[in-house]
Amino acid sequence: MVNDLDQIFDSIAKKGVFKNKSILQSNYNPETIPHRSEQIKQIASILAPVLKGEKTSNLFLYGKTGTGKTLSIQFVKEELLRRFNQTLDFDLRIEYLNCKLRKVSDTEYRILAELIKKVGGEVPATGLPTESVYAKFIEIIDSKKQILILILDEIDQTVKKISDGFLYNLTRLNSELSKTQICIVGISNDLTFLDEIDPRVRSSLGEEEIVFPPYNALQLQDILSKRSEIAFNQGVLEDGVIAKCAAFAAREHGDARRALDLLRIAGELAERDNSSKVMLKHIDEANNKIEKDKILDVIKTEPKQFQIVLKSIIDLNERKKNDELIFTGDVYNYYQDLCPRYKVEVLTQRRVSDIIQEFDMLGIINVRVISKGRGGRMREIRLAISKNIIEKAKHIINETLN
DNA sequence: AGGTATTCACATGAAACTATTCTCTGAGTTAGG
DNA sequence: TAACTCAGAGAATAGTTTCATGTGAATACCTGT
Repeated sequence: MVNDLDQIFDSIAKKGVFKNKSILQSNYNPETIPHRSEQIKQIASILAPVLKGEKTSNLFLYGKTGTGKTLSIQFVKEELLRRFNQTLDFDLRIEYLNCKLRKVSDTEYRILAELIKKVGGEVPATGLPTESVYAKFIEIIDSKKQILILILDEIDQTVKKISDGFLYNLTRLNSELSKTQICIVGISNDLTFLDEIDPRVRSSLGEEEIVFPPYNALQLQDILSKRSEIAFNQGVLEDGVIAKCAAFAAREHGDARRALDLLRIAGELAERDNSSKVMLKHIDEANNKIEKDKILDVIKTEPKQFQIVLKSIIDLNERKKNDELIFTGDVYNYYQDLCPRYKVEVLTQRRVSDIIQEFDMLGIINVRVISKGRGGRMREIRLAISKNIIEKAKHIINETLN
């Protein structure tokens, strides 16, 4: 009896192509990080003095998405904590904060609130002056002797929204602390980030900089094959699958995360096909699916006004004859007619202009500012998504607008 | 013909406004001693 | 008198609106040849 069950379970387990899918998920932390030993060594040597209770230089990590920045710093963090000697007369704290998370992003206040939460305090979501939140942060941190390393991931996003005064405040925090010392580790996707901020901040924040270059196709292949060995059952990958994944991702500035996503989704698609192998065509399908899901998800979460503007663009796009382009004015006029139909307030042209620009940033449309001489100056708009995605998008929009 | 000046239809920026959420404070109210 | 309630003052944020200024090039207008 037990054997029978075993057989059933085994056959289920064997049926899929995955041995352990979580290996390919982005939150998985591998125990080794290939092709990043150089950077890890650098980080470690810069941060090492904290083990003796000395303040280290502030550190700044650059690199595009999926180049292993977060992974590397997390790795060093764990190692430092492991090696830290508890018997010393000070404490070591390393806090990691991703500034881009929805609940955190956007404001100085929220980042501080989140930091306070991490170090064991509590702060209301709103209603307090920012000053007092700072005071509280200092109070908590300075309650005992310790060294605090703050890892701020993707700060470029935040600083772009708020001013760089926030960073300035942070770097100056040390002078208000008596027992505790703070080291800041900034992580940025934008390589030009430090150039755009206040020189005072730059000099104190960028004392040490480490650049993470993109992975090339060979390195990606290496990473992928290492992970796929434990993630997939043996022999389910068709020849060249890994190479193709790597090539796709290498084209997108060497994003390892994307490569892994691609591989995982290709595997899922293969399972759905009841295919016993992951084939090359699954990679292509996965690539399309990722793109599509991303865009549709963005559209779905966009507020009503945005959707109406997008609907205007889509409708106008269908209506036009080939090679006719859409301009801001057209969209706004059409949008104005559309609003009453859905019982929505008409926004100003100024605002719609911004909305159009935001769609451009999201990659849903392509936009170019052109001047038609006496005919004025406006944006030339074209949809950047394929026909079948447009159909789905229309469906989604109709649903939310009812 | 060649050079300025205008002009269109927006783009782009900054500031101000609005609604909403949440805290904090202190006056007024209540209930128990 | 201590505990409780509740309105009003402030803070912060998101999403706009208002006001002001900027822009590229087709077109209108000169100018001297």
